[in-house]
Amino acid sequence: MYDLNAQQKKAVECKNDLLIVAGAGTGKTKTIVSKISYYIEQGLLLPHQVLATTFTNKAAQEMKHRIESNIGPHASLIAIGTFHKLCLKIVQDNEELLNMSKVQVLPYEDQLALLKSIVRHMQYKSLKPSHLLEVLQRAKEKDVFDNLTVDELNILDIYQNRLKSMNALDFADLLSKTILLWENYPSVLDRYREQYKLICVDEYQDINEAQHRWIKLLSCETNQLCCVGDPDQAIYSFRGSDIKYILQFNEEFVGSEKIVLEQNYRSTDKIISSSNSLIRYNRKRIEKNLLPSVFSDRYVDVFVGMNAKEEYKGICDIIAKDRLINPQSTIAILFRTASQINEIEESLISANIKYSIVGSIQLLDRAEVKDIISYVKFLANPADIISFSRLLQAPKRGIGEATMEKISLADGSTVKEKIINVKDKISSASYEKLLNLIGQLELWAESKDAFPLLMEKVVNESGLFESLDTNRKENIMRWLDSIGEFKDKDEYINYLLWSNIKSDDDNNVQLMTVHAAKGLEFDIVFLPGWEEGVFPHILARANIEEERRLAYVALTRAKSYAVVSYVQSRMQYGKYGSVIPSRFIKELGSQSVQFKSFRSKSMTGKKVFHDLFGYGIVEETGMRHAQVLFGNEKKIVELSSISECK
DNA sequence: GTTCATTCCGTTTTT
DNA sequence: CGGAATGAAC
Repeated sequence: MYDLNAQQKKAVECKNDLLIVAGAGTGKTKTIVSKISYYIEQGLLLPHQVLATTFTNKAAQEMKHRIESNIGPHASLIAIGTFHKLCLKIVQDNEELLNMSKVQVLPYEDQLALLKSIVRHMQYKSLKPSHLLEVLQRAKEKDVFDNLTVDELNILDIYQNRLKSMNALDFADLLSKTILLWENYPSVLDRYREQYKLICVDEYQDINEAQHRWIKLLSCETNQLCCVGDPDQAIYSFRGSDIKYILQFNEEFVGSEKIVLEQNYRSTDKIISSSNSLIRYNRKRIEKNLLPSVFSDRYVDVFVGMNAKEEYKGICDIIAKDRLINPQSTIAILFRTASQINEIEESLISANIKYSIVGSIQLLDRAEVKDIISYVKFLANPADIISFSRLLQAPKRGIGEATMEKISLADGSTVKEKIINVKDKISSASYEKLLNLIGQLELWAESKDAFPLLMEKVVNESGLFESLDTNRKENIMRWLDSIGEFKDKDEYINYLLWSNIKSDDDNNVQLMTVHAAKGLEFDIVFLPGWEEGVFPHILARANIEEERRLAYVALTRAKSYAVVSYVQSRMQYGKYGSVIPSRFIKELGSQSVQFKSFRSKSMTGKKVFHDLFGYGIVEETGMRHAQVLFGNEKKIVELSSISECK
């Protein structure tokens, strides 16, 4: 039966509500996939009676593929997706009841742009939009507005109204609208309850209040719930996720069972042993131990470098060496923060190592690409004033913020209507320019050209291309190349919304944040920047246990080799500052870890400093330790405990 | 109203 | 250091 171990098999066959506590690499996805496939193959359920939520769209895709390879093409009838995507479908199917039409989702950048324009106009200048957005989103997710200030409530009100006039929902609305629908229309809820006989929830440790309510509403006597998660991998509390839901599962769902998967099939014993050692430092946790199935002589390496340049070069050297021996191995470099990712690019380029950046960064985040995308969005939706205000500035047309603000405050649903209604309040020259532009946009919107060809025209005829420098022109060309496969603008917009950028080549070194690496695995994983303040991050002081879980997630991504590194001096804000190694390094234990230095030269004869013993001269250097003469006293100390002096 | 130069200021994670 | 806000000059 799908080649499962005893515990996994028990989970697959279980007919009650079930919580699977699945440690990293214990075959969590395999178990869900097997369970769904088993129910369908046994004729116990039809594909459309199964609903499965995943954490990312990528995970949904993967799950779909794997079920398909078990049961064949009718797997496509299973409802698999993120909460947000499933909710969007439900909202769209019930638009009349919710008093909406042609609903669209407002992506993050547009939410921010909208807030910015509200804040500026309302003279709440002291409030920072990005911070404000976070506060509002969190309040909406938790459905608790008590601790918002009067100003914030005021802004939220305007924000919601503006969303409504655009027929748009933000991410939090998707869930709350669905909950609203189910709570107000029990007959609708009953329909969903009857349809979905098996409900699977992946990454249950990272659900929030709204998602919890959603699950509670949908689950009932006549259907079966199967939740999978690992409390040690909860890393999204900043988004309102709460570990308490997984901890209380069995009390909450009466008659439910629990199965714990501890047998790890992913990583070597050395990686498992240091991961176990690390996570044991958390106090709030269910005792659980990963058991290795792969044994190896290769230790987890902890490297120290003098500075970031040496660290990144050291990483590149190791990669280059490995590429000669194992050209097929998958390699990732995982960072605590997204901004660290760009720092290593230079080293990778000069070492001639191909890489891909995974996440929302890259081409789509470049300003000029966002500009051209705002044209696409506006062509698809003439009421999209946010896209309009962006494309109005690309290229510059001599119409600025003041005019734009008047337009956005005017009556009318489409931008054209607004412009016509604001005619008297703006200069006649601006008015004429605006109408011309709208006219041109309408022509493009009605054009019968294929989408890529149309966009090429837009790029040229709008004057956008001409206004850019060479570098930016290249990015636009790359973007045009990338849209070749799309039939029309709607298909492309849909793609933008739901697909994480596919890494173009699995053989490239993958660069991403630890958060983005959740659920993935690689043969070799590099973890740079393990320093106090960076990882654990200085702003996460109050939540060290979550940072430690994050470190645990990072380490357990590695199959055969993990390299942790830190530096003695790191540049921040244009200045070098000295650095303390991350507490997580010593928490890896010493049993499965080797301490090394990126410095190729031996330290013999060098003057060094030790925290306890002070200054000394190195007499001999080993792999992990050095013999140092402190005054008259010879001591053996760990390489990581000494630093070289100039 | 727009553009360019100068000053200021902050450290995170994302469907 | 680098992005965002501010202010001065067309």
